[in-house]
Amino acid sequence: MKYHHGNLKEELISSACIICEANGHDHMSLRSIAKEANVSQTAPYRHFETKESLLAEVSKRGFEELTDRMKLAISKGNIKSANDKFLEMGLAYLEFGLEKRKTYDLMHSPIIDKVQFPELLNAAQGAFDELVQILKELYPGISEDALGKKCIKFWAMMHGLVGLLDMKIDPDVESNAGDAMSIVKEDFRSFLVESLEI
Amino acid sequence: MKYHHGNLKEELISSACIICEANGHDHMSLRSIAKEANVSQTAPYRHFETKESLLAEVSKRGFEELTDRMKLAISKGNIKSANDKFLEMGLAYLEFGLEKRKTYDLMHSPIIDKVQFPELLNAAQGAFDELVQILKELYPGISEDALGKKCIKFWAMMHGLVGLLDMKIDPDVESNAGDAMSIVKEDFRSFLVESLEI
DNA sequence: TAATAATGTTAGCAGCGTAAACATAGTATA
DNA sequence: TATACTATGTTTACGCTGCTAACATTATTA
Repeated sequence: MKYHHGNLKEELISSACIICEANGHDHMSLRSIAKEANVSQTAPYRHFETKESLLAEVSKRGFEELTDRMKLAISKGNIKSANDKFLEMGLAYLEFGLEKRKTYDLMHSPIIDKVQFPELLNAAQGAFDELVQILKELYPGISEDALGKKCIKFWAMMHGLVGLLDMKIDPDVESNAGDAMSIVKEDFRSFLVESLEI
Repeated sequence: MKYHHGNLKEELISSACIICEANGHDHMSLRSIAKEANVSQTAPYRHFETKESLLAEVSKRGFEELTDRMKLAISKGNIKSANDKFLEMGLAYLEFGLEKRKTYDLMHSPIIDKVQFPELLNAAQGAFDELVQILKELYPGISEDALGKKCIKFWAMMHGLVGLLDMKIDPDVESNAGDAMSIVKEDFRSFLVESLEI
């Protein structure tokens, strides 16, 4: 057993990502992560000032994956129109939110002050920019002001949807949205189509 | 100093509501609340099985206040049309979300399993029902299925908006939304009007 | 090769949620 | 009214947490 781990920072982060998605960020302790890496309880502090900064890293990776998924969704060969791109992107967003629900929660949790972590802010901005880009395509010649409003509107809808689909406030709504991902997808498609007034 | 407090449960709850809105639910400890009520650290356990159940009560009161505000918004004397009612209700929702942001976060936090607290679930349902009611008025003769989708859509939009307006992901968007409540209100009104396709 | 920086460990603090055992007071019943 | 019971408080203690300080080891650089 060598004294220096060699790749501790990376291992801590990926461990944190896994535990976070498995247990939720509020049931994740630095100590347990350190233990899993066969390292002392305080070793993480050589790489992260606080627990929050490790969580910020996890959150950042979440936004990066989300951005990747959104990019991938609109780059499929068979997709041509801006409408289709928008729909696919929306689906990718929803899929990410539901598949990685606990990570998604962390990404939007107020316990991390994004202003304190510029790289995290940047990653979040990256995902947002994807939406901006596609909406520009969808509404060519749109004014900056109107574009801003449309962005808020659709981002809010998608973000709100992810939240609602898990909250299951209304039993009827729940059965509408369904629990199987395929049903959710179908509903989301028609939901977006209606919102686009296509 | 008498042994029995007399009104401890109520005092704990209202204390919790205040601390939760001031510090956020993740920076709220049972012990500090007990201390504030001049009572031993474990006294709260005579009234709440766990910390979570106290937070559930705080959350429930949040939903009750939200419901009250929504009801109040549509019962103003000068408001007649379903359109206006819907707009006022949306504004009331947004106002609540921004004014009581930390409580709003708790209400939507995954740390509380609503299924375990039927009264909380009920309170949340109450707020949702207000939206259902107004949308029924807005779209008379609408099918149950279409109504369900509209409910999801608008609830998601409002919920997502509250989140976005605080996240401030995009500097431009932020300046669009504004920081002064009055600007937010004006933007939200036009935002909803556009969404309603009025 | 020697100084320095990076990265580990050990020990320990104060705060947390919560359980168990016990104390006191209010209430119902004989 | 005396007595049992229940509700509501306290004390003590356990294990876990984030984090700090002091020290040890290894890697890097002058």
